Amino acid sequence: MATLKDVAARAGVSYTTVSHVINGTRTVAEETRERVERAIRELAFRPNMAAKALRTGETATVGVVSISGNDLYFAEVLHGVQERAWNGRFGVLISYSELTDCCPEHWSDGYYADICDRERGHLEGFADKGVQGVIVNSLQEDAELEEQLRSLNLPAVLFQRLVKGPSWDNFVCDDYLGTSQAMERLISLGHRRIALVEGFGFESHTVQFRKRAWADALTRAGIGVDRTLVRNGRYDPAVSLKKTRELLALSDPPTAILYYSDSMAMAGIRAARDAGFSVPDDLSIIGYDNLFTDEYSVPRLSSVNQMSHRIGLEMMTRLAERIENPGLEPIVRRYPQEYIERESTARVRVR
Amino acid sequence: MATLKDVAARAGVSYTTVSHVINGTRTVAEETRERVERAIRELAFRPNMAAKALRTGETATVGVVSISGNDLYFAEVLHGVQERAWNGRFGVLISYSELTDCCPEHWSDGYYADICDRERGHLEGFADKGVQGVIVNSLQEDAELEEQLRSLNLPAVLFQRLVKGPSWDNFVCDDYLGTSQAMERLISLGHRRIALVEGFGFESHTVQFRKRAWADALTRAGIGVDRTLVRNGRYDPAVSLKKTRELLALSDPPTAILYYSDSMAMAGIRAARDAGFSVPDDLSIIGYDNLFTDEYSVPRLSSVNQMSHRIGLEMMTRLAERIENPGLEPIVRRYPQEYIERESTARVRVR
DNA sequence: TTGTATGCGTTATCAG
DNA sequence: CTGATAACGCATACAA
Repeated sequence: MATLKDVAARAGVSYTTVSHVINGTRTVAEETRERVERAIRELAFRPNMAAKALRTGETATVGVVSISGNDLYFAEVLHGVQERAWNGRFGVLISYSELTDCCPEHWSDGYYADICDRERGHLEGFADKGVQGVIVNSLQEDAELEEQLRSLNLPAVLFQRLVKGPSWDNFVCDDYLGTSQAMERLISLGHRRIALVEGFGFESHTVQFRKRAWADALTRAGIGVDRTLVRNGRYDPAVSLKKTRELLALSDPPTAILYYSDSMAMAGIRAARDAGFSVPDDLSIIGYDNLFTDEYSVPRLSSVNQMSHRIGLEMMTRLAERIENPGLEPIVRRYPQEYIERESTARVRVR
Repeated sequence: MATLKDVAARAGVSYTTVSHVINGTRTVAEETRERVERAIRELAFRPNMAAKALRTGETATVGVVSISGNDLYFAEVLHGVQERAWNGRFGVLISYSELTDCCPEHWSDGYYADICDRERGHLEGFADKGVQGVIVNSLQEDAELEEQLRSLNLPAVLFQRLVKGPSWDNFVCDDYLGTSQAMERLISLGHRRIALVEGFGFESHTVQFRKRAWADALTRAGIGVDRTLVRNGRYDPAVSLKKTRELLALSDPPTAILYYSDSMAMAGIRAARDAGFSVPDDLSIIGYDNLFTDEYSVPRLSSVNQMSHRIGLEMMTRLAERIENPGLEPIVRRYPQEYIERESTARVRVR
C-alpha cells in the first residue's frame, strides 16, 4: 500500500503538501497540485483510514443494533439507514441481539435476559471499534438502557423508545394513532371481541402505546376491556400460531384479532383456517408493518403502515447531524401510522 | 478516554508492561499484573482500536455486500454471518447495492448498471475502511468481478458465484439439485408445461444452474423445451405478478410455475387467483428459499430449501480462516438443496 | 521480570 | 505558496 510519503517522493514535494491536496485544506499551486494528483493516480494511493482515525478520532462508522434480522420490518429500516449512511461516507456496522438458532418456542426469562446481555455486549463492541454513533432498537429496560448510553457517551438515536438523555434522540412511530385507526375500523364493522397478539419488549413504545390504544378504543366504544384477549406472540409466527389457536378455542372467541407484525398475522390466518374459521368472514385479521407481501397474501392482509424505510433514512440523517454537532438539543420525532384496509377484515357476522 | 500511559502512570509501571498484561504476550509478575488490572478497571480503560489497527493492520472488521435488504433470504444469510463474526470479535459492515426507492417496474439497462456501479463502490469503500475481508453476493459480470477482487487483493468469499481467483473461495448452493428435484416432482405429477420465473444476475450460479436443471429435466422426460415459458421476474414480486399474468394468458398456459424466490411465488399465487386459477388445482406453484412464512401462507407454499443461515455461519468461518492464513488454497463449497413439498403443488388436472 | 525507544500513516502547528 | 516536525495510541525489537 502506498502512503503519503510514497506519493510525496514521486511528486517531488513534501508529504504535507500531499495531505493538503487530498483534503483541499490549503491553497496549492496549480502546477504542483497536478503533479501530486498524477502521482496519486499512478500509485493508486488510498488514504489509510486507521491512521486518519487515530489522528482525528473520526472513524466514519456508525453501529446499528437490532433485535433480529429475520423480520422484514427492521430490514427495511436498516436498508434506509445504510443508503443514507453511504451518502455521508459512513460505514454501517450491524448486530442482531437475537440468535436464529434460539427457538422462541422455548422462551424463558433467561432467553430474554440473554438478548439484553448480547445487546449490551454489542454496544460495547461498537464503542470499542470507535463508532461515532449508534442507532439502537433496544430491548433493555429504560433504566439500564439510559445508564449504558450515558456511560458510552456516544451520539445515538433510539428507535421506538422514549428514554430521555443528553446525547441521543428518540424516533418513534405513532403507535397510538395506528392502533386507534385499526380499532375504530373494527368497531365500526361491529366487532366487540377484539383480541391483541403482542410482541415482546415491555418498555418499548410499540407495546405500551398499542395496548393503550386498544384498551382506550374499547372503552370509548363502551365495550369492556377483557384482558384474556391479550396474548404475547413474541413477534414469532410459531408462537402467534399457538396463541391464535388458544384464542379461537375460547368459549367466547374473538371475532377480530390485531397482531403486532405481519408475519404473526400470516400465522394467525393459517391458524384460523386450520381451526375452520374463514378469514375475514368468521374472523377479521389485521397485521402491522404493511410489508409489500401484504398485497399478495391470501386474503390480502389489512395492516398498519409505519414508513419504515423513510424512518431509517431520517434516523441516519439525524445521527450524522448529531455527530457533526454533539451539543444538539435532544429531540423526539414521531411518525404517523396509517391503517391500510385490504381483504382480511370484514363486518362481523351474527353467530 | 484513558490510554495505556494513563494506566501505566496509575499502576506505577511502564506502558509496555500494561500492553503485555492486556495482550498476555509475556510473563508479568503476579503482583504487578494485579496492580495493572486494577488500574485498568478504575480508569475503565478500553484500548483504542484505531491505534491498534494502525500498528498491526488488523481492523477486526469484514464487509458484506449484498443486492438488497428486502428479501428475507439474504437476511438469513447475513444473520448467520453476523453471529459467527461476533464470536470472532469481528465487526460486520454491510451495504446493499440496490436502492429501495428504485422501482424495478421501470427496469432498464441503466438500472442494472447502477447496481453494479454501486456494488463496486461499496467494495472500494470497504477496502478504504480497511476491512480484512469481504463476503460478496455480486451482480457484476465474471470478468469485472474477478478484476476488482484481484486489484483489491483482499480475502473474500463469493456467494452463489463460480469465479476462481487466488485470494477467495466460492460458496454455492446446489441449484441444479434443488431445481431437478422440484422439476421431477412436477413431472411425476403429470405436468408437461412448466414455466420458470427467474431472478436477475445473468452470471450467477443461481440463474445458470436452475435454468439448466429446468431444461434438462424437461428433456429427460421427453418434453420439449419451450423458451416462451421462461420469464424474468427480477426477484421482484410486482414484476413476478405481471409475468405470471402474462403466462396464464397464453393460449396454452403452463400448469405449473417454478419461481426463483418465495416472495415471487407468493405474488404468483395472487396473480393466479385473480385470474381465476385455483392453486394447486389448476396451477401448481413452487417457490425457492423455504422461508418460515411458507408454513403459513395460503396455500402452504412448496419450496426449495437452501440452508441460508448455515451458509452464512460457514462463510464467515471460512473468511476468518483465510484472514488468519491468506495463503490458503481456494476452495469451492457446495450446499445441497432440497425440495420441500407443501400444499401449492398437485397432480395436473385434465383440461 | 521490566523498561526504553521506534514507527505505523495521518493531520496540524509551526516556521519560512 | 511550501516544508519540517510533533503527536495521535499502540505493539514490539532491543536492552537491562
